[in-house]
Amino acid sequence: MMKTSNPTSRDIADIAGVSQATVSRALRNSPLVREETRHRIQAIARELNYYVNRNAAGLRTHHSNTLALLMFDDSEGADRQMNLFLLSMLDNITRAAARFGYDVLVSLQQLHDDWHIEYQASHRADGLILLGYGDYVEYREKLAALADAHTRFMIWGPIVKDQPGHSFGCDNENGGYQATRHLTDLGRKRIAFIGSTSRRCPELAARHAGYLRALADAGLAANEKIRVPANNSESLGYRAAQQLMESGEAFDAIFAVTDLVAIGAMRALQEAGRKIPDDVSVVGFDDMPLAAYVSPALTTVQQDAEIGAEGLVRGIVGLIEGEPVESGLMAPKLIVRNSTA
Amino acid sequence: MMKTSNPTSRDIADIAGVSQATVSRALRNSPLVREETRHRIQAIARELNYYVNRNAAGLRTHHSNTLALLMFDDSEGADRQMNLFLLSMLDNITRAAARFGYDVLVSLQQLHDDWHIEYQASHRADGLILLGYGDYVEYREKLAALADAHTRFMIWGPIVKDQPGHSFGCDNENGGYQATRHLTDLGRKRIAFIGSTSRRCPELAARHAGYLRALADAGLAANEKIRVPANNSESLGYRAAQQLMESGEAFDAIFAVTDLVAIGAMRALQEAGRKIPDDVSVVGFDDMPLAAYVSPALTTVQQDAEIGAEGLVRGIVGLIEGEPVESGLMAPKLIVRNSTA
DNA sequence: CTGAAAGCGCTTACAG
DNA sequence: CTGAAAGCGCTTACAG
Repeated sequence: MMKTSNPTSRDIADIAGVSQATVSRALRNSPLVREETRHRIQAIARELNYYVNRNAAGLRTHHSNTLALLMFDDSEGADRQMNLFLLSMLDNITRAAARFGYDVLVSLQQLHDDWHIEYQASHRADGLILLGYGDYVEYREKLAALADAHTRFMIWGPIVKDQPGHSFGCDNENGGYQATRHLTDLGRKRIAFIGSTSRRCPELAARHAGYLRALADAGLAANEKIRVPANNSESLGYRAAQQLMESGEAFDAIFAVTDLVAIGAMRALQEAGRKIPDDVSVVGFDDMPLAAYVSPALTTVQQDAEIGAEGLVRGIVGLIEGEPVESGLMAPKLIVRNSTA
Repeated sequence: MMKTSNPTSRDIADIAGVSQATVSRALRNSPLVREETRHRIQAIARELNYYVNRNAAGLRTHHSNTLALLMFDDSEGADRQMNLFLLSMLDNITRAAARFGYDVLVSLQQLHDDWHIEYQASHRADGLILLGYGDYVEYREKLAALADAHTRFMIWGPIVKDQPGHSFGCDNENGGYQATRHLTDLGRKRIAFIGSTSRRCPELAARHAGYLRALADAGLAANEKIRVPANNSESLGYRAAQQLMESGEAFDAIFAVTDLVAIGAMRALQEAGRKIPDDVSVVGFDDMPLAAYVSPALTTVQQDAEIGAEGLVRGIVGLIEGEPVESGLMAPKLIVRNSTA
């Protein structure tokens, strides 16, 4: 007489000749249960391929041991490449969460969407991680609503004054500084900046701020004529570099706000016969896989996704477990390659 | 007197002056509830920010409305790039699952691991999707164990005879054929093959089989001297192309088993002064983002992650809902760029 | 060290 | 169209 449905703790109790409560304790390794009993129960559970019903356990304990990862991605088409870093974050977040004993539920959304933030309210997750590039300032209300609902969440991004919740991110200002400082150390004097500096993209604006600080440190004046805005795409980088050349303004280096922009700019420079790095040194930002393979290989600023993921997961687990949590930043790292050699 | 904890269906019932059962029905849009009552209850739920406790609902219904995505990735270091396609699959699987009303739980594993396949037994997921490259033949026992436990799962990959469970994948043989046929159509006669043909990599072996069929169709004999094995990495592609040149054997085209291998091979060819595509035409496989940006841009075979994801999700949802499900294959698509122009 | 009992918050036959 | 009731499978105070 075989049971076809999954075994329950009661089935195990019957076989072991103990109460269901004792089975529950034994499976959770409670020291209250005599060691021999515990081992016997665990052996039976293994043999029956028993696994605790997470719905039942979660209903009792109000814990799901699950994190919800909300990925915001507003990019489209060719710009989809930008996802690479975020996808690498996902990978590392999942691994870090596993170390802390949490599963990860993934949800892809757009910032202007409704956000599906009921994960915690519906007890599907114990906390949220918000991952994406973009301007949370515009979405402060939504963050505030999250906080009002006592939702635990960590935001990937900069530390923004008065922003509800906790965050962990990359020190983009420092990264912009390192990139530009590398160029001034090489003796470059006319360093162009290609990229958006809008406050809608706080990450990118911070990179520009670092650029300005490095120029100042080197005693160089920022020249607005060699700053060209560009959003994160290869084609916009290409166009921006063309504009730069057409302007007639001299420049001997470019700091591009992302690798994609840098790669587009390099293509324009090479088509125009400018030698990289001899005539123009180029630095990007991101260290996407592509960066090492373009020719010349691109010097860039790397954000370590493993450290970023660890920071976010440690933060949200701390919030869940009621420990004090501080927002944090990690330092990015300059990777020197041939585009500035 | 405010309640601080989350509202329950009973709270709503009290406010609405109905029974808790009626609340439950109204929230599930049951036609049994009078329309006016339904609207009133739903309005209260919205106002209270009420969301059904998924643990409680799942405990009752035995459905989690969640899919577990097990990603197997044994690659490391520089080869991590190979993940791009799999990560793109993840992205598309999540979107497809959302369309079907399912959440996605992500778990990263290694094939030689223990696999954490208790997702269904623990009622955390209603079914699994297994995603990765690699040889499931070696893991047939694990698949059989899954099937024995009545676990519902879909495997990303080829249709393998006698393999337990259902699968959906790319027709790699067809892709290898298209790539090679493109080269023979261009009049190339000495088409080298770079890549593993081991049965440990059934996907890659199928590409080689397609290569052989296209040669046969063109009346060309396969020349073993211009077949060089290489696993999926840029550096191995580089070395393989060097070997090919050192062999002294003539060749006017290369079909590389993946884009990474092709890109490495192109680097070796260019360093040796061979012109692409004039001296040697090169075709890859994958259409990784990189492929469009290397120079010359790489002709390659594209697997559409959106179609793949849809196939997997449709399959697993069918299995969950007890519908008949067949394994399937999707046709890849040749993308012609300058490396064969 | 163990058991009997309550209860987590739903869904759904059953009865009206 | 609605309600009273049972029960999904756990965890954990309480009592011994």
